[in-house]
This record gives sequence, structure tokens and C-alpha cells, in this order.
Amino acid sequence: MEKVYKSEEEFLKHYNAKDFDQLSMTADILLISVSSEEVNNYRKNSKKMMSILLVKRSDYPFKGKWCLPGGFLNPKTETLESCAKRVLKKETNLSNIYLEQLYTYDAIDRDPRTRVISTSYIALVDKNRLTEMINPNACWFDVILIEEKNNIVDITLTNGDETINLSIQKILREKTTDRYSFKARKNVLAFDHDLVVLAGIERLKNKVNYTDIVFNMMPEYFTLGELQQVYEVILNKKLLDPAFRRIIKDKVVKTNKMKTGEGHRPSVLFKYRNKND
Amino acid sequence: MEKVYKSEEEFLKHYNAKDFDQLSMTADILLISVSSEEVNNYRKNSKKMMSILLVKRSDYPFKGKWCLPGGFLNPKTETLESCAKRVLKKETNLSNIYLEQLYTYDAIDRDPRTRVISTSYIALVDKNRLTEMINPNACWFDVILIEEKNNIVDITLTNGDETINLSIQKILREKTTDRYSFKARKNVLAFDHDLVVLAGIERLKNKVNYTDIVFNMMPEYFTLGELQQVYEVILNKKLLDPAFRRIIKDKVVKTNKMKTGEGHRPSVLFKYRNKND
DNA sequence: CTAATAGTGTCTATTAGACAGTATGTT
DNA sequence: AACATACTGTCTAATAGACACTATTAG
Repeated sequence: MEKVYKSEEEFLKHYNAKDFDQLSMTADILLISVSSEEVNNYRKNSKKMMSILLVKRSDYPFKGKWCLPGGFLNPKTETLESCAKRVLKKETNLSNIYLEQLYTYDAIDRDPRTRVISTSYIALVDKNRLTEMINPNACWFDVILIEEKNNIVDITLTNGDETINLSIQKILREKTTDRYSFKARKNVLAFDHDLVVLAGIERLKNKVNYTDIVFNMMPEYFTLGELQQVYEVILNKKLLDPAFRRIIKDKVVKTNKMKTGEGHRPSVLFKYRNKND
Repeated sequence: MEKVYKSEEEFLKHYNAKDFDQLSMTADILLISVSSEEVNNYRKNSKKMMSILLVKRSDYPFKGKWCLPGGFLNPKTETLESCAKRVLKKETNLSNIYLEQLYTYDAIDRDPRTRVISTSYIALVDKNRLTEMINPNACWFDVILIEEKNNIVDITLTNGDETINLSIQKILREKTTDRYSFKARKNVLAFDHDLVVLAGIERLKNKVNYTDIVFNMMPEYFTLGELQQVYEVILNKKLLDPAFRRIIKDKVVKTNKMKTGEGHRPSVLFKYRNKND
């Protein structure tokens, strides 16, 4: 027998959320950056690599496994994005990081404790901004290889000591072209974070072509060569200089600063051109 | 004082989800279709329009307001997608509909009852498949106008009797180009569904160019003219015939069937070319 | 001078846009 | 015959890809 309420106020007064099935949510963050690997030859530019932040779990479940930084949402006070920001601040001491919602993961058994649904976020940062890592269990992993064949993507992550091999199958959904369901062939990271890593890298790869998202990973001043390297790392392919400069020229502003002392011709430093200016 | 567990099994045995703050989730569905509006001239082709399904709320909160079909997730048994499927089946009696996760909406006050986070889905359907509408409160609304100026998007929805005017402000996020936050200038639909409608239409508009998603809205056999009309409705602009046919030719297969009796030259019927065949 | 990257000019290939024309049903 | 859409040929404009060349520094 349903009760009839006279107004929304009256209805809300009698509403008790605990009468209904509830669940927990987390926000997980894929923090992506591009790091420079020094080269022994004084003439050569440093080689760039994509890197992501992983945390070693110190508690059950998945104790000892690597996972993305994340934390439970406080439903009374937080949005998922503010929860993600809180977690990032805790792990890296950084605020003002670019954040973008990626996907909501909700497989019933993704967390062995109870039903936990996780909304994942991509975070991008210029690695030079990172001064201190608060959490001693957090560590950058270079993404040294992404190869794809037979719809299987293999990603190798390494932090120097440890190497993690992710292997994810892409399942083509009908009538979508480029829309895939992902399925980890084995879950190497905790929870379903293998999938989040791939989805995030793919999202970044995609958006780099039609947004200015990449400048969130750049310092204030950069050379076009450095910028091109970041594009190349994300797109995982070599770009031709003239074509790259044609495409990028409206997005940047030339400054009168130069980068010198590199053992070869100095390069002009550019800044991001903010369209709102 | 934290307890130390010897194994994941032991940890899980002592884990009680109710010790933690929980919340409710819903899945909301933006069901999009393209409908044909008959034209009085026997020679002319019918005009096509994008339409979406709305439901009039019969209960508090937002009683009497239109909203997207949606329902609470059963955390014990359902994924968000299966929840969305259940709701769609209930409202339209359709299964096997294309579903794609859109975005997770989590503003703290988006539901006046309690903290409810909603993951929205886009569903696409060929309107000819819709035979019966189970829910008498559900109704198709034509999307008759999307205009944009000064970063304000106006969408007019109409079902013949009622007209709903949505007005949403796009807030450009720095360094993203084409990435916007949306903010409804007034909430005309229940909850934050104004935003979902716009985000869904934008997503469709976007994906139409680089996926085969549009074929989920087409019947098995269609003419290239009809297909072009659907593209035009989604992209909200006229396309040139030769260019359209160039682009589409690899995605379709010519059949030996014809569409005749239209008061003008008959048209060849095509089918979708499934890449997996 | 040399090694290495910085930066540019220009040709070519590919793709998108535009327009005009022909084709073929129904009434 | 007339109308409306179906369908195609071809020119032009814009963009992407490729390559070769010049420029400039530290050592």
C-alpha cells in the first residue's frame, strides 16, 4: 500500500534512504605524464616516455598488488571529482591538475569486499611540477611499449625494478568502428585497473588530435621539438616536422626566449596560446 | 587500532559494508531515434527529425516534470548496463538496443531525496522497431531545434501538445578545445536531465563521423537518401550528395531490392556492411 | 670542422567541397 | 510532360605526407 503525499516537501520528510539498497563508490585516477630519459650523448636530446603513477596496495584486498591511486567517495560531502582531487593531493601533494572523467566501472565482482562501483578519471600533469611524492608506496611506471595485433593490446610498465605486463583483448562491438569493449586476459593490476590504464591511454591518444589537452602536460615554456616529442609519445609514432608545425602553429605563441646549451642549434621557446585571451 | 589480517579470505570474512557510507545509483537512458514526418506533397520524401523518449514523472520528487527513463540500480544483481536494459524493456518492450555509457552525473544535490549518483546511457533505435509503448507516461519528443550562439545551446523538444525549451550554457575548459562543462540555465527537465540530453546529442553528433553508430538507428534495408537524411538530422546540416556517397560507400552493400512508389525515381536499397563478415 | 637538432620551402598525393548534369520513376 | 528525387562526372580547394634543403649551436 503506497502512501500518497501532498507535496514534495512532505514526501521528502518521510523519505529514508536506508530503506533502499545502497552501495559504495570510489574514484580512481590514472595520472599520466611524460618523463625525460637522459641520454649519454651530450649532443642528443633526451628521450621522452609516457609514464603513469601506480600505488602498491598495503592492505587487503589485493594486498601487494599495484593499482591506480583511488579512494572511497564520501557521499555526504564529495563529488567524484573532488574525491579524485583529494586522493591526488594526498598522493602527490599536487592540486590544480587537469582532471577528466573517463568511465564508470561496475562489474559486480570487481571488488571482493562488497559492491563497489568506480568512476575513473584521467589526470594529466607536467612532471616537472612534481616535487615530492607523499606516499612511499606510490611510484611512476614508464609505459614502454604498446603493441597491438589480433586485437590484443600489450602494455609493458616498468619502474626500473619491476616490470608489469598487461594484456588486454579488444572486442569490437558491432556497428561502432573504433568502439571496443576491453577484457583483460589476466588481471595484473588490482581490481579492473588493467582496463582503466588502456582506456585512459586510448582516450588521451584520441583527444590529442582534436583538443589542446596535451598542454596540460607541458611546462609554461617549451620548444616545438619537445612538444612534438610529447605528441609522438602519446600517438606512438614519428611525426614529420613540417606537418607538425603547420598543425600546431595556431595553438602556440613564439616568445623571445631560447633554449640553449644543448650541444646543437638552440631552439625558440613557445607558450600555449589561450583562446580566451 | 587497526586489526591485522593474515589473508585476503580472513579479511573479507570480517568486512562489513554497512560500516561505511553508502549511496544509491541510478541508470538513466537517453533513447534517441529518427522519426519521419509525413509531407502533404505525394512527390516529396518525408522529412526526418531526431526524437528522444521522455517520461512524465508520476511521483515525487519532480512530480509532473518530464525526465529521461531511468531506475535505481539493484546493487546485488545488476550492472548499470543491465539496469538500463531492464528500464528500457519496461518502458518500450524492446531488447537488443544499442547502449553506450555516456557520463556519470554526481552533483551532491542533484536528487532531493538523498545522495544519488546517476550513470547515463545513450540508446539508439530504429523507430520502426517500436511497436508498443508500455508506459502510458512515456512519450517521444521531436528535437526540433538546436542553435548555438555565445556558448548557449537552445534545444526545443515537442510532442505535439507540449513544448519544452532547454537552455544550456557551455563553459569552455582551458586547454581542451571542444571540451566543455555544461550548465543548465534553468532546469526544465527533472534532476539534471537537461544536461544529459545535450551531452548525449553532442556525443552522437561527434561519433557519427568516425564510427558506424548510425546504423543502429536504421532498418535492415534503407536507401542512401534515407541514410543521408539521418546523418543530416544528427549533424544538423545539409550534406552534398556526391561527398556523402563517397564517404559511405564502404560501409554499405547494395542489394537488388528497390524502393518504389514514391512519386519519383525509385532508389536502390542498401544494407549495412558488417566488417566482421 | 662535426654532430646533432632547428627550422623552412615546395612538390605531390589525398580528400573534401561544389556544381552541373543525366536518369527514372509516379501522376 | 512535369516534378521530385536518384545518381554520377568532374573540376577546384584544402589539407596531409614526403623530402630536401638551409641554419645554428657546443665542443
